[in-house]
Amino acid sequence: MSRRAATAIATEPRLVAQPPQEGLSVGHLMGRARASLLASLDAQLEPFGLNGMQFAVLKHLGEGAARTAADLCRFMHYDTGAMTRIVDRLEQKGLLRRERCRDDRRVVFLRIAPNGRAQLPRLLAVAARVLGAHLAGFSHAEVDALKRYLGRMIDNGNAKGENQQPTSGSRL
Amino acid sequence: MSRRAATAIATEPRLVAQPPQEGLSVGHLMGRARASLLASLDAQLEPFGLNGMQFAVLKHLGEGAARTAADLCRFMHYDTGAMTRIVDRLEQKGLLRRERCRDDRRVVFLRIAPNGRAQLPRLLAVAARVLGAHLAGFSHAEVDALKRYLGRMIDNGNAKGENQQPTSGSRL
DNA sequence: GAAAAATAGCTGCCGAGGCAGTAATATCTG
DNA sequence: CAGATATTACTGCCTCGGCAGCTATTTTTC
Repeated sequence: MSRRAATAIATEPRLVAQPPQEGLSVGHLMGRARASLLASLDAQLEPFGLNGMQFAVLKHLGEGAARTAADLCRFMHYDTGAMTRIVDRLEQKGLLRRERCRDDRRVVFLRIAPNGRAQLPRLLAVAARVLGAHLAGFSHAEVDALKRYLGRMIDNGNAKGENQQPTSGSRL
Repeated sequence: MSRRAATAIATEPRLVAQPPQEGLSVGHLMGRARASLLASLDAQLEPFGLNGMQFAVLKHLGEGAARTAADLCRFMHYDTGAMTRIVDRLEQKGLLRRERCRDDRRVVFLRIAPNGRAQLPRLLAVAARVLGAHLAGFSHAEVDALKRYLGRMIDNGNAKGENQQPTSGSRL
């Protein structure tokens, strides 16, 4: 009594329906590639008790690319509220310290703690491995081309998209 | 921590010896490009009372690319719980209807409603415009190259990343 | 110098996605 | 056929990012 009609349709993996136009497949592919990268990074960072964002913050602080939460938010295009919470976590873990600036009492400097600095090389190696795995088979020129394409899309979005924000043009 | 890492890394074409400033910039750029695309799409779709995901579901149903929620989830790599909620919204708006399958009573077919089908051309035009704006200045070959790069990254992630899932390889 | 605007950091709230667990149904296995 | 397994859809729960609002402080403007 089990009709196969429905299941045949349901399990048919080939739904060849991309003749008219690709639709948003570029966006779809970007989403999936990014998700895969992020999932791998989170999985590989899990033994260290960190996730991708926490690692990124630690990395920027360790490299001196940013000194405050506001710096990090501008640099990473990240929400300030979320950043506060990430810094909370990293401080709880003893990987960084908050230190109020004496010249401008609004500012809180973020200093990577010795503990964090000691772990940084390992974390960077993990991140490099994850990125390398996803870029396996890419030539240097191809990676470069990919970056330029993405950069152009971002610039296009900043220029034409109605996402007009006071975030001065392209930075990366 | 040098030899072991080095040999492990050496198994695949290596090129990650980038200066510290680069780091995960590919991931960063993908995140920003995707966010820009999504924000534009959401903004342009807002007058229709839809967001990007809702539109995507409607689009796939309208094109016959999927007939059930499970199909949509497989095709879009989306969570089933989230899909249920999106379908709820679209049904509330009268853009699609749920219809229980009689052959397999687990299945609920999703049928785009006349109202939804009528709006679809406009929605597709909006999406095409948003994508086109972000790809302004791209040649066809460049768009193609970008898609291939992203596809390769996804394949690499499925192959090597510890994200091993029964989601059969590349589909797009 | 005082009011106004800007900036830094923080908190509460909300929406959305991922995950686990559930009920109903279907399929596979012995 | 009976039990184990799988699948579909759905539901809470959790986490996280975005947003609005707040305080404290600094800078700008008049």
